[in-house]
Amino acid sequence: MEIMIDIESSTPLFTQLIDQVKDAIQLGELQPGDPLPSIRQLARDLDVNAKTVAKAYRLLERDSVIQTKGYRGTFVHPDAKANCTVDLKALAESKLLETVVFLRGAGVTDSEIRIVFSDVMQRHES
Amino acid sequence: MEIMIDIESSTPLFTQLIDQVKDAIQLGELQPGDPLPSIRQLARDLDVNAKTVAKAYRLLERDSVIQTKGYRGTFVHPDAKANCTVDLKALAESKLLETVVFLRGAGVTDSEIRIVFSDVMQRHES
DNA sequence: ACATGTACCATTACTTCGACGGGTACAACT
DNA sequence: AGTTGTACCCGTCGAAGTAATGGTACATGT
Repeated sequence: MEIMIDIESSTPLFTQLIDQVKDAIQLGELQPGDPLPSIRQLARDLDVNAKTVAKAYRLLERDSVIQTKGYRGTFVHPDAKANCTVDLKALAESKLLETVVFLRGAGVTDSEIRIVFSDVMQRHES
Repeated sequence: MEIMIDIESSTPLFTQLIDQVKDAIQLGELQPGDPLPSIRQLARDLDVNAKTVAKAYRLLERDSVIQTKGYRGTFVHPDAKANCTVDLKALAESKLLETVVFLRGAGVTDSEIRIVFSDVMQRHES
């Protein structure tokens, strides 16, 4: 498979990686069980830091799109295709938008919403 | 009434103003119907920009703590005392926390939550 | 004339925060 | 020895957001 990265893009590198892998799976270029390049290998090929690739892989595994088998490498998840369409992002967007609209309606300023949001994310660390 | 500003403080000037007015009301130094100094007047006294005072007054009026009567000046709201305790910030915090906890439970990363949040605030401008 | 609140244009300096990279280390396996 | 995924700390760098300031203008009143 071929993965291309746009350094100039404003979208984070790890997000681009995630999208590329998902696209490849949905296009059939990657089949369940297929091996993925190792973190370090892919990092070298794309000339990015291994940490960035690791982050993308970690998130992909969380969504059950890929599977890491420790020292044996990383592979496409058996149910990858189905799990690709599960869009946590869309869920997050609708929920957040709902909350933001409600707060705005209550008269809360965007500035205040941002401040309180940062506060919540920082103080209530998971 | 006496309002004092601490230039050295890290808390924003307009926030200090808001807090001072609310405190004065809750202490009874300011009674409902009492007139407040005009924006320009208070700005001169405290040696700050009029816009800063205007911002504080705007937020105080949004919370129904004060009332502006156009050219006639600004006065303490009839229900000021009750509305001082109404905390929009607390409402925002509980609502946002609720949403964040839900999303985290669904498996969404803090990083993703932040990204989507910024997206929502930027794209759905009020 | 002079004051009121409000609205718009704008810039400057500051802070906060996230993405990314560099390095290093570990245990497990070929 | 070499590679796998994973974990940690710390630094840098750039973007985004914010506070505060300045000026000007308006309609509406005293």
